[in-house]
Parts: sequence; C-alpha cells; structure tokens
Amino acid sequence: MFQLQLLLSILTLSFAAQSYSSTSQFSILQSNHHPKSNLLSISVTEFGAAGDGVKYDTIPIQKAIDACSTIVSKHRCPCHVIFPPGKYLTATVFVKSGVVLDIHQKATILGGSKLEDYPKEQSRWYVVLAEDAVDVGIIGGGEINGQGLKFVERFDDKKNVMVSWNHTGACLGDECRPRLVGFISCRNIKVSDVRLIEPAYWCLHVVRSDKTSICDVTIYGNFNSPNNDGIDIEDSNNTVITRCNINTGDDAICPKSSNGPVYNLTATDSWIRTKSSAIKLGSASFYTFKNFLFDNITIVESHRGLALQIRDGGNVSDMIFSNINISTRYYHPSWWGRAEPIYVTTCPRDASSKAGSISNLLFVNITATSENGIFLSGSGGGVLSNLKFLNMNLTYKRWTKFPDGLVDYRPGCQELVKHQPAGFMMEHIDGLVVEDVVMKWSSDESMRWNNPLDFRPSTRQLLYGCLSCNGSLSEALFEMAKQGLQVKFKEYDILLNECITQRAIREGQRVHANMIKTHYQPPVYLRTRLIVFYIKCGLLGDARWVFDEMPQRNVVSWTALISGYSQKGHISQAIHLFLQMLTSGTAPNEFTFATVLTLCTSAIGFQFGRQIHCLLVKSPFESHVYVGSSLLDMYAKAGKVHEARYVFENLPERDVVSCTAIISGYAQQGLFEEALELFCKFQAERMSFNYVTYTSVLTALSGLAAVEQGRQLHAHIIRLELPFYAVLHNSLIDMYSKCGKFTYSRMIFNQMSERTVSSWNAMLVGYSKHGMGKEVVELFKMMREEDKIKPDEITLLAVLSGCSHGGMEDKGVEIFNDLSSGKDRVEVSIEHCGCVVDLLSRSGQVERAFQFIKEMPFEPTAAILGSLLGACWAHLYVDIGEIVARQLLEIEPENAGTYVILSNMYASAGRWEDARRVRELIKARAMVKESGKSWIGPDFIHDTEKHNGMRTYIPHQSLLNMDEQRKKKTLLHCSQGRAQTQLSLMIYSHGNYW
DNA sequence: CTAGGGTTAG
Repeated sequence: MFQLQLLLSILTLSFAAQSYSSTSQFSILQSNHHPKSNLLSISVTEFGAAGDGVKYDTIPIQKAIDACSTIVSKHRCPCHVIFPPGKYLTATVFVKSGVVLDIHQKATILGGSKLEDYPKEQSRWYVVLAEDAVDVGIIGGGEINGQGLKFVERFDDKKNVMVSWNHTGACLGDECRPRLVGFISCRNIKVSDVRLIEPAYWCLHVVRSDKTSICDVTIYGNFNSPNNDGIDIEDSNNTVITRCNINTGDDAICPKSSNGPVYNLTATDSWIRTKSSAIKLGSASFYTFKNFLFDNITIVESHRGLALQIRDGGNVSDMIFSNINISTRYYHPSWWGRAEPIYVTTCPRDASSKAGSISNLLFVNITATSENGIFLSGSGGGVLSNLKFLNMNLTYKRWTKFPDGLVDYRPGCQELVKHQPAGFMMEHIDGLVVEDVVMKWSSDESMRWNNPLDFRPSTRQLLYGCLSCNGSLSEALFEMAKQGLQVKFKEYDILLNECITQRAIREGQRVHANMIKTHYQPPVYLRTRLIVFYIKCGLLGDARWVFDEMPQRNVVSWTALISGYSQKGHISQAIHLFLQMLTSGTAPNEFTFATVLTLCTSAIGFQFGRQIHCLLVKSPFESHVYVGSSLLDMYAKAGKVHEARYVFENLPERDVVSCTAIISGYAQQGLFEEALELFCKFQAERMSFNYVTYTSVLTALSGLAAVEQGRQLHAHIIRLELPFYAVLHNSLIDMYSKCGKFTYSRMIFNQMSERTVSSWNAMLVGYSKHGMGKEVVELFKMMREEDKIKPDEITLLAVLSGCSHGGMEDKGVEIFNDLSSGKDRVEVSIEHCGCVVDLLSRSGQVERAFQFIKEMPFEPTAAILGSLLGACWAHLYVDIGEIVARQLLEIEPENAGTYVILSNMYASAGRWEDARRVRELIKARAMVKESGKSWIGPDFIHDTEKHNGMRTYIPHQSLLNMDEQRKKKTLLHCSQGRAQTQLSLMIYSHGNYW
C-alpha cells in the first residue's frame, strides 16, 4: 500500500517537472539576462518601466506582459518578460498564458502599499496574479517583495500587544492585505529560483490549479506578522515542492481543501522555520487530502512540526513523512502550536462542524528535539486509523520559558485541556504500529515526564477492548445483550462513558435497561454515571428518577443533579435540592459550592448567597479558584464590587475564569475604566485570556466608546484565529455600533454564520442610538423576513426607540402592534409603553397617546406623563394637557416643571388668566427642588439583619478581614442564637465543618 | 464521576 503510494508520488514528481518543457517545443530560449532575441523575451523597460522603486510601474509591466502574450499566441512558444536590475513598484500585474516573469538577480518587484491601485475584488489582491492560464512561470533569481510591514499589524512579544495597524477603511483586518503571488485555475506552473520576501498576507498561493512545480524558492516573512503563510496549495493537484527554504511567521506549507480535494502533493529537500506549523493540513478544509509525500525536510525552531488539524470534515489518507528532522519550541501561546513535533487531530472546530477522518499515515526516519510530546487525538466521530511510526528518535527537553506548556491546544474540541505532557499522547486511535522508537528525556527535573505513553480512556478501550471491538457502541451493546448477567461494573462503566461522550440516548437507555433486566444492583458510582448520562442527554426527569431510587447517595450524585437543575434554569428546585442535601448530612465539596453559588446571581438569590458564603467560611473551600470565581461573581452581580474584589484579591491562585469574572464584574456594573485597568494589569502579568475575557473587555470598551482600543483588540482577536463564538461577535458588533462604526459592525454582522437575538439587538440598538430610524426599520424587516430568530423585549425596545428618534413614528406603532400580539408575541413592559406614548406624541397623535395610556396595563410613570404633557403643549391639546398635568402633580406634587409647562400651555392658548393663576401657585408654594437624602451604610450589614421575620447571619466586612481563629469564634458566637432559617441552622449547628 | 467567568436594554 505504502510502496504504491510512494511510487505514485515519484511519478507525479517527474511528470510535473517535465510538463513545462513538453509544451514548450518551440523554445529556443536565450540566456535570461542578455536576451539577444526580442521575439521571445521582452524587457519591461521597453514599455517605460522606471524601476526606481518610487514610481508605479504597474502599467508598463502589464503592457510588457500583454505584448508577450501576443507573441505567445502568434508564435505558439513561451515568452519571457525580463526585469533588468532595479526596483519595480507595482500593484497587481496579471500574468497570461505562456508568459514567464524572468526577474534578474538584482531586480525586485515591489508590492505597492496603496490598496486603491489593486483590483476592485479583494479576492484578486495579489502582487503577481495568473488566472485561467497555462504554462506560466516566475524564474530568474530575483525577488518579489510584498512590503508586508507596511500593511500588517505585528505582534509585539515583549509588550504582548499588536502594533502598527494599517487599513484603508474599505476593509477590515485580514482583508486589507494583498497576497504576494497567486495562481488561480492554472495549469503547468513553474516557480523556480526566486525569492519571495515579506508578504503582507499569504505568500505563494496556488488555487484550483494542476501540475505545479515550485523549486529553489526562498521565502522570507517577518516572524511576527500574522497570516504570512509560505506556500498554500488550495484545491490543487499534482504539486511538487523541492529545494525550498521557508522562514516565515505562519504556516510554511499549507495544503487547503476549501472547495475541492487536494491530491498528489510532494515536498522534498526543504528547510523550514516558522512560528506556526511547518507543514499544516486542514486549515478550513472540507474535502479529501490524498497521496502526499514529505521527504528530507528539516524543520527548525517551529511552534509545531507536522500538523494534521482536520477540524472541518474531509478525509485524509495515504501520507508519508520520511527523513524529517524537527525541532519545536514554545513561542507566545497566542500563536498556533504548542511545540509538538507531530500533531494529528480530528477534533471538530465547533459543535456544528463535521468530524473528518485520518487514515494510513506513515512516519519513518524521524528525528525530533522538542519541548512537548507527540499529540495524536481523534474524536468521537473521527477516529485516527492505521498510524505507523517507524524508526524515530525523539528527544524531549525544554529550553524556553513560555508558559502553558502543560496544556494542549484543541480549539473547539474541548477548549484547552490540561494534562501532563507525554512522549505520545493518544486518544481515539484505531490501529497503531510503533517500531524502533527511541524517546529520551533531558535531565531537567522541571519536565517530570514520567509517562512516555499516555493512552486516554477512549484509546484504551479501542486498544485493549473490554466488551467493545473497534470501539463501536452498537457492537458493544450486542455483546452486552449476549453476556446479559455476566456484565459487571467495568463493562457498564465503559459503556456508560461512551454513551455520555456520544450523547447516545437510545444506547444508554439500553444499558440502563440491561441493569434492570438482570437485577444488577449498580453501586453509587454507576448510578451517578446514569444521572450524568440522563442530564447530558437533557432528560432531567429520568436523572431524578435514578436519583430518587438510590439507596445511598454521595456528594457527587447530589452535585450532579443540582448542576442538572441549574443548567436547565430550574433555580428553586436546585436550591431546594441543596438544602435537602445539607439536611441529609452530606457535606458539600468544592464542586457543589461552585455550582450552588451560581444559583445566587439573581437578586432573589443574593441573601441565600451570603449564607452560602457563611457556610463556605467554615469549609476548606473558601479559597478554591472555581468556588472563588463563583463567589466573586455572585457579589459582583449583586452590585457589590468591593466585596467581589476582596474575594478575588484573596484567592491564592488566579486563572482565566476568575480574572474574567472580576473584569466582567466591573464592566457589568458600568465601571468600565476599572475593568480595563484590571485587564491591562493581567496582560502585563502575562495572564492568558480566552474569548470570554475579550467579550467582557469589549463591553467595557463599548461603554467608553473607545473605538481605537476596540479596533486594536479586534485585530488581536483576529490574530488568535479563535473558533466562532457568537457572543464574541455580538460584543464586537455592539462595540462598533455604539461608536457609530456601522461599516464594521454590519460587516461582522453580515458575515456571522449563525446569529443570536443579541446579534440583531446589538445592531438595532446601534442604529437606534444614532437616530437611524430607516436602518432600524429595514434591519427589523430583514429579521422578520428571515424568520429564524424570534425578537425579544430588547428588540422591540430598540426598534421603538429607534423609530421614535429616527422620524419613523408610524412604522414604530405598526411594529408595536405586530409584536404585542400574534405568534411571536413579546412581553410588553412599561418601557415599551413609554416608547409608544413617545411615538404617538411626536407624531401629534395626542388623543391616541392619551387613550393608549388609559388602556395600557401599567400605571403611567412621571416620565410618560411628562412626555405627553409636552406634546399637549406643542400641539395645543389644552383639555388633555390639564388632565395629564393633574395626574402628574399627583405623582410629583413638588415638580415645578409641570406647573411651568401648564402655564405656558395656557399662555399659548391665550388663556392668560389661567396662566397667571398657575404662576401664582408656583410662587405661593415656594417650590424649591428638595435635595436628595439617603442613608449610606456599610455594604456588609453588621451582625444580623431581619429577613422575612427570621434572623439570618450575614458575613460582614470585619469577618472577611479576620484571621481564622477569630472568624471561628465569631461564627460560634453567632451560632448561639438558634432561631435561624433552615439553612442557618445547618451552618451553625455543628462546631466544625462536618 | 460532579464545578466557575460571557453578548444586546434600562
């Protein structure tokens, strides 16, 4: 099989190399640099190219190419366009069939940085581009330079920020940069003996092409530029890459199957250095990769060596990697890769992605020195099959100090997964041959790799098989049915685990049924697994049934069920269950606390949350990170940011979630500067973030209308190549919209693969806030026509307020009528009614507004009546105005403004006497606006407070500050009062924590 | 075995 594949690859190699000369039968080429015959070569200088690096030579170069093209069709032979020594500044030049760019060793084609000179379609932004052409090439020993740094934002490792962002306003982020050299739908391509330098984006891009030979090409891209891939072979077949030297910031050789398969790719005798993956298969690839050979390749100082990251479906098979020398190391964790010499995965990008398959890989004669191990992870739906590792020499040692070395990077599959490093990390593999593999560890103690081979559970099943042959659930179930009574703990455990990971409802039910049928009495552990299984499958009732039937329960069973209720939003049931748990005498653990505290984030739950905190103080879990983030989040959500911060500062350990929780705590309370300050602080401390952090930071930036910083953060987010998260996009939309940058927000909105109601709302609110009534109405119309997402209260509020401020009064009323009845009915609140009154008032329909107030199911607020009173004055509805003013004065008798409007209205209507009377009234009552009073007290109520007639104990500031000894004493003291609520009883009735 | 942070309005 493999021999055959090798043969195929070699055949491809010779075929592609010969194809050019076979078509150029008339070629009698002269020496490249001293052309004697003008017939077969044309110099760009003949068409007026200056080559001074200043003046744009786009037109002369194109004329030379076109002239050459004419020669090609006339004489049916190839024609060379010669670039003599010099610097030729240019925007896109289009290479035609039969034309070869022949660049002198001392000549450079320089990509211009003015994007307006490039073609209209961004898809054609290349410095050199061939489309639908045959027999094309670039040769001659010269250079094509994309001047990437003039376009690109760079990542500054030291400062951990992006710098020098360039864009034109017509485009955003990645799209603002031309690629360097492109061949689209071409055949017989030869790129040989050229230097491709500093691309602004991808460097050499071959798309939907056939028979390409790339040899003796040097590629250099700035190490800190994003997306400057070396060679991208997209939907193209029969490609040979040989004797190339690639030193660039992003993936060096990157086959992509975006719209079609990639067959027969050979890369040999090359040298690669990259801050990303040296060889990467599977960046947004959906189709087949087959018959690839990589031989005699040296990879140095890269962030990942050989990477097969099949995250979007597609089948990969028959690959050989032979004679490869790899060194991989850590760089900043925001770059792809974690120093794995070999990385193979089929983890889908996100829940909606198809799982691809990978089979028949041969790694032979591989030497690697790396800071991390080999990572082989299939996924539930995409097992890796038939992997062979022969004759490998692996050395593991660390020589850099970048963090997060113990975390593998599987975006979209399970997010970041912490694990001990291993020589080979393996998961979901079927068929593995390892022969003559030597692994050595450096003596450095810090590595502590005592697990050369780590088989994750799924792999163990497949390899050692208990019940299951080949890991197939249906076969395992068949076996289970056959064995009946014989099935015991271990088998049930494996089966249930598989059912849980695959969310296989029917299968899990059969396992459960088998237990019942055979009168098997599952131990607490297995019953708990059943609970988890039912919860994961959304069958809460069944989970509860298993729980209720349990003869004994442990903390895990309780916590699992509480969490199940919590996830489904059944807050009170969850709280009730927790109280039952306490009554039963089961001590909560850190998992329970982390779960239960999240139940207290609503206003109703806060009192309860404080009591949990009391309980926590006595437990050993007060300073646990997970518990701490829940706790601080609870305080923050209750508006108590100081307490939240206090909890945060006292956590002995911080992580992304706790840091994000405190940032978003500030942001949600409108303390945007504080949120940003913390974010910057964490950044300086090299804390790692994730999309949730960025979402919260964007909220803060949006609140401050800080577009510039928002844009920088956006650039940074793009660079991270995160999988799609709607919430993150929604925050971006909100940020740009609030700042009035609708080109950006709308572009993000339009490009979203899946929108949520918040996406629409963020857009609508933006338009509304900027008084763009027409846009509001149009977008809302689109939302209704698309009919995918149901509008909610916020949608209605945004639309109504947008219409009222954007001169679309009638439309607003119409939409209100639509949404306050019918199938997509929205719960109407007093705010909505206020908007409607405003709409009617503004359009002069004072009587209708008045009628509406009478009929609406709320008592009108002063603001609503005030807006109507204003309209009465403006449109001189004195009778209604008098009634409204009276109502208003009942609510706010001391509001002088009401009298003033009333008096003015009388005056406008010529009722001078009434006007004077009202003015007298103002004077007589000597109305002065009273200054506000309030009672300011400590946030933490001292000692006890009355609550529902019961006494409950609340932690107060002094308690938080106390040392352990005093804390206990105080609590003990508290516990002497025994008339507490049910919970308080639990807390204090024991001297120690259970 | 069980656990924490997230978008839109006011």
